[in-house]
Amino acid sequence: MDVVSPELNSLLPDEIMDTESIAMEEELPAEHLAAPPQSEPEPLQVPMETELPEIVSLCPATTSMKMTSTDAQCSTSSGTQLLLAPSNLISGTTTSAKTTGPAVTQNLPKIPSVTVPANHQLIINKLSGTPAVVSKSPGAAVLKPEGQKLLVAGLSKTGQPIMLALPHTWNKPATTQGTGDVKAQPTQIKLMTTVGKPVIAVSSGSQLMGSSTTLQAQQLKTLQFTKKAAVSTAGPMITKLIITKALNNKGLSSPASVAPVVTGRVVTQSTPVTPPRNITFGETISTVPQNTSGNSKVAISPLKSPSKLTVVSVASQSPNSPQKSVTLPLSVALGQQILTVQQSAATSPAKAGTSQSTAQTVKPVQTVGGVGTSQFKTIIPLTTPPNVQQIQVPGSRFHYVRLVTATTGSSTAQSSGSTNTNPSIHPAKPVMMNAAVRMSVPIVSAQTIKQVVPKPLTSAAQVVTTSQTPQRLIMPATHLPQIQPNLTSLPPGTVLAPAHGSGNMGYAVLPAPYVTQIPQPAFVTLTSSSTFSTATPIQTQARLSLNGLSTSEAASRQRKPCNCTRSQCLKLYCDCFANGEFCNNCNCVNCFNNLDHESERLKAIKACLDRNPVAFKPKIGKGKEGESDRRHSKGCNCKKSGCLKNYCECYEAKIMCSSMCKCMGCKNFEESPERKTLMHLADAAEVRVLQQTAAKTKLSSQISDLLTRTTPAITSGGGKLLSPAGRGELCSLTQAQSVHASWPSAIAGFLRVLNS
DNA sequence: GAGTTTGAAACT
DNA sequence: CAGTTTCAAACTC
Repeated sequence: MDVVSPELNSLLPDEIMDTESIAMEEELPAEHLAAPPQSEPEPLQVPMETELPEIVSLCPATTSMKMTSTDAQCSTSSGTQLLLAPSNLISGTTTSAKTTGPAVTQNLPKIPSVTVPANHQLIINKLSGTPAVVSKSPGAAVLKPEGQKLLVAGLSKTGQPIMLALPHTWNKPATTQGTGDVKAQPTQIKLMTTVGKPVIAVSSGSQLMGSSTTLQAQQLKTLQFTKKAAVSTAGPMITKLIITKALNNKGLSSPASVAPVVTGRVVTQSTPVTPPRNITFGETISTVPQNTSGNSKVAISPLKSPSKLTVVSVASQSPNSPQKSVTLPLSVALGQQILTVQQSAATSPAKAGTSQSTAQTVKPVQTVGGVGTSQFKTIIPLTTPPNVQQIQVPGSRFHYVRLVTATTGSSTAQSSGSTNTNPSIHPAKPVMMNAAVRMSVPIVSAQTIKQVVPKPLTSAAQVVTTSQTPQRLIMPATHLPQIQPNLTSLPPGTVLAPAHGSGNMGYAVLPAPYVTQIPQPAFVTLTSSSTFSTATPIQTQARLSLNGLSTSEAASRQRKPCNCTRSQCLKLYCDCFANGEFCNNCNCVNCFNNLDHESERLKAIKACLDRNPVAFKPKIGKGKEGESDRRHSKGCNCKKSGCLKNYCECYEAKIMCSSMCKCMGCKNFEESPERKTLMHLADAAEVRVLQQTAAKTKLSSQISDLLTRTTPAITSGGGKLLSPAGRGELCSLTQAQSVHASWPSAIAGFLRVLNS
């Protein structure tokens, strides 16, 4: 199954401008860039408050890029394409590009108007360590409205096109092309170079302000160059490109992190030779490393946008073949669906340094916010291993990884030899990439990918091997046919690996843990290569924690260890197994739920599926309109607990029992006084916990501060120099913790009273 | 921490 | 499908 249907692919522009030229511009002195190459009136920087939609074309007018007159997009040889469909909700986008005039480049003659609100700024950040977002080689970033979408296409040296698609709701200003107004509307694009990676940040509104502030604080260099491009149908367009270079990389992780959730899917594919790219759309900052030669397209649909998801096929294409993007209906309640498909060559070095910005190192997480809305399989790129894709299966909260064999189409992007000191952007060469993505299926939910400490793989089938960190899929491809038919029922994290020599046809089913067990470097690459900060604070926090901790640690902390003794952790009794995860840091005995017992595990999975085809599907389905509609798929069968204890799966899931349940003496219904009381107690306990946590944090900081100030004394005094106040807080904390610990028993006592 | 209770999963 | 057994988590002491 293809991620993007041919029809959808046809929608994508055939050509994408190469952004390398932009990169060159970055390095140029700011004043250098500031001067518009041409005598045309210098475009004004678009005020943030302006709502004029603008089309930004980074494609140099002089470039020889092939461009179809009808196709607004510029294609690059092997670029990454980023499609962004910003919504008003994307506060994080600071797209500054604004065109006050008919800002359509030659390449975008038919672009009617750009609906990008003036207050949105597109920020492209480049980390110094990594290839510039805009490479020196001729390249171009193009913001163009496609239909009602604004597409920003950029190519790095490696030829990764970047496209941004704006939501239909963004109406281009009347002043845009077609009007032929003498006054051209300048479009501004901020390219920020940070120490780490190239980043494209799209934020909107106030967040833009915040990001700007951050940048200023960081002593960003701002390079502005105005490019004048003749619009076939409209008057001259002036595009103003601002490239800012941050002296430090803090900007990336800066406050911008407040950015709103970006909904969309990201499909990235890197060519074998190209280094993994990092794409992050975060609430605060989105980064898209464009240096990678592979093609990557990212589609982000704004929350407020008409629930549309833009899916871009990564498939390589013949030079003339147009790249295609499709906008699909997407429910984005919470927002964010990210479809990421990345294919990187084994030789492509995983890029470290992703940790520079925590936001960027977020593990690729796919969250299908929508409840009951159409959902799609999420494909998460495995950075290092070529042809490895993680797939979110519909109805399954598990992650699947599929290895895809990329077609042999030449994808190497070539940087044009032309050197540009001129702000003008050079056209990128046509990209030839073969699409490796085949699956686009609605999914119920997505889960974050956990990384587990890799275990040595002994299986004969080694699917993926990367130069830096070999990744191996353990399952024999031959086992796949048995399970694959029921893909949706596969256990979480099942990995689909192509059989040797079978190209894309073979699949191996592996548990999610296999994915997570990919060596750390690979994980880093993965996260860095394509990360979207899906905007929810929780997710952001999760990412941060991941950054702070080893992935294995983070994963292990997310789940309670099992204590299985007799099931070998190969039955659904085991929560780890039931969740499609490998046991990690568990207390189980004789555990077979690991890579050392692949065959047994597979058999067990198959047996479970034989008994229950949906055994690995989440029991708690998502309701139509939020949690209130969540219900247990099977219902509980409680008899003695009154469905008010965690024995009850409904209660445990914090949902009410439904008609599906066959419970006796159920008290877990809306009007149940017992339930209400219990909920109140639980809420109170939760609040208490939060307060205590906050207090603990505060105390810790105080202690730390105190230690810092009293280091000498502490060294000699054995750390007993806490001030009375400090000791008092510690005492209070201890007491609070004690109280907290007593809550469960208190609630239990209350329940006993109720029951009596 | 040991023992009990509970209900889902597995089995017949 | 119903009844029974197994199992591990939840719970109690």
